Amino acid sequence: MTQSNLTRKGLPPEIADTITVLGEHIRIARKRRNLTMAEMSSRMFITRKTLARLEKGDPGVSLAVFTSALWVLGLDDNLKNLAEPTQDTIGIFHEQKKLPKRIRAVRQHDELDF
Amino acid sequence: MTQSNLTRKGLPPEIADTITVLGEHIRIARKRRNLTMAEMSSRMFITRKTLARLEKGDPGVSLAVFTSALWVLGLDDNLKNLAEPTQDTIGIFHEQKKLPKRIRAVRQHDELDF
DNA sequence: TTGCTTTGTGTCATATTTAACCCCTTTAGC
DNA sequence: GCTAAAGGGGTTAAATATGACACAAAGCAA
Repeated sequence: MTQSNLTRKGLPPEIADTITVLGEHIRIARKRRNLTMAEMSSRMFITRKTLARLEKGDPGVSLAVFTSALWVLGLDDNLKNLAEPTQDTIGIFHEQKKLPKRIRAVRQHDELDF
Repeated sequence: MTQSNLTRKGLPPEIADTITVLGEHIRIARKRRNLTMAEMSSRMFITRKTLARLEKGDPGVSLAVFTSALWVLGLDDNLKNLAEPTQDTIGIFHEQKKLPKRIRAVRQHDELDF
């Protein structure tokens, strides 16, 4: 970080939990691939310690580190799909609310301007 | 960040791209929900500028900020599923490689210890 | 047990994120 | 055209992430 108010004032528990779970999943994925922390962190061009912070759920770890981990694990496509607009059901719902209730025909003008 | 070597030495293009795409998706999701940057950033307890960096694809933004954004958008469950061990097909594949080729029956001991 | 590898921590120095201001340009709506 | 809002950019000060190095603890295998 340099987590300003977000982290400093105390992260909402839901957010902290999500990051913790994420770290655990990354650790499991690494072990499944038979990678030591030393091996994986060197592929990510970071130190072993930073990887440890990521797996431990440290909220201050950068997106670069996180994305790099997924990339090394071959899971980065999932990240791209995370907020895929076409799959954002909540967003689509909101968009539909903005649609007019009825379609109003365009009022014809007096001039024939075609 | 405080992006040490990863960001400083030049992020691999794939990773930079992934983060950029992610930022764009977040921006689209925000607009769909009729949220201004000011409104959304205040809900996230961060400044408008930090949100701008996130949407612009800055690799140095922290996981806390990123996760908070998804949380405000209602997309944080997707993040938890990102590296779900049960859906990690690559990991499952690696695990299966570790299985022994043949199952060897346990050698019976001389003592009858049951 | 013994030895080797992996992982967990601690400190320090440095680079950089972040907030809090500022102003500016563009866009949207009236 | 006019006005307000949105988004973009810069600066400064403070907090902190990261790397580098070292050492301890914990697994794991022989």
